[in-house]
Amino acid sequence: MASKMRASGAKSDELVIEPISHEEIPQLANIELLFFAYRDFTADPDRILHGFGFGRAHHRALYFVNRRPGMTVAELLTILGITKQSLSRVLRQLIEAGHIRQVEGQSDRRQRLLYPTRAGRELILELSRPQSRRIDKALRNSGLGDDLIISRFMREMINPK
Amino acid sequence: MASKMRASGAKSDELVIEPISHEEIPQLANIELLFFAYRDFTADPDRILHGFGFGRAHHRALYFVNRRPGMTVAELLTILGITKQSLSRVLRQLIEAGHIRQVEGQSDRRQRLLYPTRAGRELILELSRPQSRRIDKALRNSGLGDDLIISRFMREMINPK
DNA sequence: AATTTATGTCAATACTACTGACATAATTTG
DNA sequence: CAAATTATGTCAGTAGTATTGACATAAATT
Repeated sequence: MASKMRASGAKSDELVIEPISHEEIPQLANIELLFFAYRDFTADPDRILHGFGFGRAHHRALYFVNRRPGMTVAELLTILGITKQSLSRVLRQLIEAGHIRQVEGQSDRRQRLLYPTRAGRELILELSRPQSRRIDKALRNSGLGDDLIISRFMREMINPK
Repeated sequence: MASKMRASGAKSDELVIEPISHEEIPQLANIELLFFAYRDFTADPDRILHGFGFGRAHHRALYFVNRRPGMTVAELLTILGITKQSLSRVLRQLIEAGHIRQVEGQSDRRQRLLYPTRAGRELILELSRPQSRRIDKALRNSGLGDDLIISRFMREMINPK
């Protein structure tokens, strides 16, 4: 009985010597590749941001404001999926640094529409450049050219809605 | 002269109304897709981890110990790319929770070789399952099956060495 | 015997997030 | 119009993950 438990691995404090295998975890290699790919993908802008005293949160906020100039604070909160308390410091710093400006809504004067300044536009272009280049190069080196295979795959990785 | 500056966008505090374009940022769509894909990819294990009082750092540490049982603390630090002070709390908690155990090195008794317990193995399998399923499903739905296209692309996204 | 290595700890700091409570102004609703 | 709701913002407290710097111990190497 004791040996049966041992054989079936019932003892949860027992050491495991064998590495995880592709049998136990399908797509093991791809899980790992995605981890490292995303890590290196974000490392380039992270370095640039650090020089401005900014972090990744500033990048994301600035990105979406450049993506859709004139969006409201509420829209930005929704797309970032964070609370307004979390956004507040980041947004304040981006405004103080002159990368974003708030404009009172014309139809609804409670709204503070978010616009990038010329400086904010230039910063997001600088942050995006190494990411564009990395993807471009990876597409070329893996023989995909300007195929949409990767785009289709990544769209399928994202939760519906 | 002033109008020339305005036309060329020299005033860095000037508002920008136009969204960023694919002309300014090649691979714009793919940059965004990768952001959302990775976000959803990590959200599933994050939920499970939260139930254990763990975070993403615990996931990464536990993953690599399961990937290579018997690795040293120094090796884990290198692969995670963090400082030992950062790892210490995470590692202590994983050990206290009974997911990892340290074994004195046989050849070098200074080393504390890291092994997953049966419980630690089961946890990493549970965390990896939704990630496997997501990749599997995305490969199928994008018509890639078990092609290695994605693996090749992601390998090219990673920094050499 | 002296130095280096592997590991660990203490303290202070930073960034990004969270919850809860509250405030103000503007819009909408009854 | 008065009351309720909405959009935004702030204050306070907490958590998780990271950092740097300093120091400690035991074991291995020189």
